[in-house]
Order: sequence, then structure tokens, then C-alpha cells
Amino acid sequence: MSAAPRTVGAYTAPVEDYLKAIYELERAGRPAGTNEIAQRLSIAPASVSGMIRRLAEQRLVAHERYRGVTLTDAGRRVAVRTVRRHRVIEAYLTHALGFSWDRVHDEAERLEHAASDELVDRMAAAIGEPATDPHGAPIPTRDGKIAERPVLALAALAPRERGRVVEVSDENAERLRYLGSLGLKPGARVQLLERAPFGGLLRLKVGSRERTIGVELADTVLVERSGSG
Amino acid sequence: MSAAPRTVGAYTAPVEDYLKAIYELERAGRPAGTNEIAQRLSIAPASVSGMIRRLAEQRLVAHERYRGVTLTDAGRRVAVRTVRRHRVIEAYLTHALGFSWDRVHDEAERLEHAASDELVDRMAAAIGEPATDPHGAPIPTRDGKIAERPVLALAALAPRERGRVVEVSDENAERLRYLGSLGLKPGARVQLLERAPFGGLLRLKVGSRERTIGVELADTVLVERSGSG
DNA sequence: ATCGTAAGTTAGGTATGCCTAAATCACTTG
DNA sequence: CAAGTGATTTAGGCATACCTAACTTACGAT
Repeated sequence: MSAAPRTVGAYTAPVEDYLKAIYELERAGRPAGTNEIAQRLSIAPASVSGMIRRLAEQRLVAHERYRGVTLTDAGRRVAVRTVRRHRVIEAYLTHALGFSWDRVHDEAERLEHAASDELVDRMAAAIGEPATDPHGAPIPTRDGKIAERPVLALAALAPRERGRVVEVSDENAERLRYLGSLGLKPGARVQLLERAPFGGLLRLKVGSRERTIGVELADTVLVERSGSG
Repeated sequence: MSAAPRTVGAYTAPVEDYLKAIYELERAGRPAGTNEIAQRLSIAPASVSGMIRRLAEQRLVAHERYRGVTLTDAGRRVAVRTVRRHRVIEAYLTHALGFSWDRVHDEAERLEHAASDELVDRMAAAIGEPATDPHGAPIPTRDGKIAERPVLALAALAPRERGRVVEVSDENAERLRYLGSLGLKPGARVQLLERAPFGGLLRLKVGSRERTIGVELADTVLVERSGSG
């Protein structure tokens, strides 16, 4: 039995998880906060401060005390590689092994730290190099490019406006099952019919069916505009 | 992001590795020694003593000080489950994803701690529930049964005796490539032609070809007898 | 301008799993 | 049967990554 590292690259699983979390939080357009990271990783904020210091020492993140964290180029490379692993694995599990879309996230969350780049590339090839994972999230290419798309939250659609579901958040299995039962999967055509005041309910058309959902749920569904009328 | 354990079961990756190592060493018919375990896991013997104490506290192993370690039933269950994961993954990587037999061990060594039982079962089903891994080692069933076969080392064959290769050790990639180039893969028919004295070289027939190999190499190849003459 | 609050950090501690160096044990051999 | 040898264990450390409790900072509201 040879020396057996538990992760593929030079980084531990926690490090990859932090960088991935920061990457995803940064997409909101501002530095990631300690509390946000802590919540996303289900750990105490104090633990995040310590890890951030170590990541900054390794030049994977830039940290302004009390101000937030941003990825360096090196950190972003590691994050994107991890995101690619995660999404390819999710796609492979659904397309090649028959997993339902609500069961792939947890499995991928563990496998992403153990699967080699070669394995991930072979998985991607075996299912025809899909552009997105089962939840519609774009899969970065081998060389770290990721297709950015002009999307907005379903909750941000104007009344009467039509759109197409592009991506849904994959983090909660139960929510995914509920979204699926509503027909809110990537590709579905939607139209916002009515928005109740005070951040209340949204009435909308999904395909040919009428549905009513809360704003909180509608914030986890990303759509692209496809004209109003 | 939910709480994210890095292994599937209740046991850490090191614990699974220790139990697997002890399981494999026990097959020699005597308790596993501290040094043997240390060598197999590429760690210092002193580290093994500490871990053995923890495993004994959890009733996964029985330990007689200075005498050796044996698995309890609970420990054996964990070990066999880990072995099943490892071998199913190896088989899947070769049959479904085109990995060569010398490249699957390291990959499986990491994935075995991250793959859920369901994933492993789906992999096994997808490739037709094979009985052995690519190196000929039997794959335990879901409920922990493992087919024991009457095998002996190729080096233990008597002159003139014929046999069939059943299993080769998978731990060293380079050795696997060399064995492959000699045709010594599971299923190959062999006959021992001549044994040089003083633990020297073995001359043998592999299929229709004549080969000469050292005893050390011949000890990593297991065969079943198929009569002499 | 200062004060309260929420966010972030520091201090001190724990568990796991590894290390080296030093002691101890079991077993063989003269 | 005493000594040597090799295997094993103990002692004492270190790194990672987590925790709680207490402190500090930034910033908006008065």
C-alpha cells in the first residue's frame, strides 16, 4: 500500500470547501463575509477567521480585516477546479448511474475531493461533455473557463414578463423535490402573472400550469428573460 | 451547504484503512503485527500503537499487547464493506470508464472512503455484478459474504504442475504493467517448467509462451491448480 | 459625535492522527 | 540463563481544523 493522500491535489478537503464557498459568495459582487462563509459551511464564525488567515498566508485569498475576503487568481483556479469536479460528478451520477437530481449533491460533495482530474475528464467524456449540471449550473472547462449567462432571480421578473428557467440551487434536496413537483426545472418556460405586495407570494405560469410560490423559494430559481406579453 | 462529513459511514478514512490493512494481513493466518500494519500504511510503527488503542476501545479490534491485533466481528464488517467499495470501484473504473488495470488502485483507494453504499451498488449493477475486481480479487457481496477460493502462490507450484492465474496483487502499478506484459493476468494458463535452486528463478509456460521470473514476483501471483502432466 | 449592534477576531481548548526518541518486552542463541 | 535483537509501546510534540467565550471593530442611527 503506497502513501495514500486523501485528496487529489495539494489542498485538503476543507481548503477546497472554503475556496468553493468564497467563490460562490463572491458572485454576489462583493467580498465574502466571515459569517456568510461560516453559515454556508455549517461551522462557527470563529473557525472561519482562523482558516482565512491560513488561506491568506498561502496567497489563495486576500483578506482585509473586518472587511471581507476575495479570491486571488490562484485561489480562484482551485475553486473553479473544485466546482468543475462537483458539477461533472453530479451530471455523471444522473446521466450514467440513474441518480435523481435531488440526491447527487451530497454524493458529489464528498467525491469532488477524491476524484482525480483524469477520472472527472473521463466521466465528462462518457456523458458527452454536457454544458451544465443537472440543476442547470454551468460546468467549467478543463482549463478553467466558465460560461457566464445573463440571469436573474425568478423573484426579480416583472409582472407579465416571460422567462426560461436556467438554474436552480442544488443545496437542499427537499427543496429540489418540491421545485421538481412544480415543474420548475431548467428549461421550463415561466411567466410572472402577479406579485403580491410586501414581499409576498408570486403567482406564475409554469408551462401551461398556474402555480403560486413564496419569494424565498423564487429566489433560488434563476431565469433568463424571453420577452413579455 | 449542509454539514458535510468527508466519509460515508461512522468511520474516518484512516480507521477504514487500518481495518482493511488488518483484514488483509490476517489472511496469512496469524494476528497482524504493528510493524506489518505500519509498513502497509506507510506510517511509523509508533503511530500504529496509538491507533490500535483507539480501535480496541471502539471494539473494532482485539489487541494483546506485544502479541498482535485481530479484528472483531464489528471490525471485520467495516473492513469487508471497505474492501467491497474498493473492488467494485476498481471494476467499474476499468469496465465503464476505460481505465487500465494498473491505474485503478490509487483512484479506488481515495474513492472508497467517499462513495456511498448506494453509489457502489449502482456501479456494481451497471457492470453486471462482476464476481471479481480487475486483478481477480473476489468482490464481497452487499451483505458481507466473500467467496474464498483454494489458491496458492505461483511460486508454490510443483515442477510440471499446471495452474490457472486467479489473482494478482494490485498494490504496485509498475509490477502490474510488467505482469501484464508477461501475460500473467487472471485466467491465464500456466505451467511450472523448472525451478532453479536456492530460491532462484522460475521457468514457466504462460499460455504458449515460455517465461522466466523471480520468486519475489511469483509470490504476488495466486493460481489454482489444474492438474499436472 | 457617540453609542449600540452586528460582524469579525482573539484567546484558549479539544480531537484526530501523524512524528521522533527513548523505554520495554519477547524470543532466540550461545 | 543471560544477553542481544527486533518488535512494540510510551512519552512528548506538531499540524489541521474544529469549538465556546470574550473582546474589538465598523457603521448606521440618534
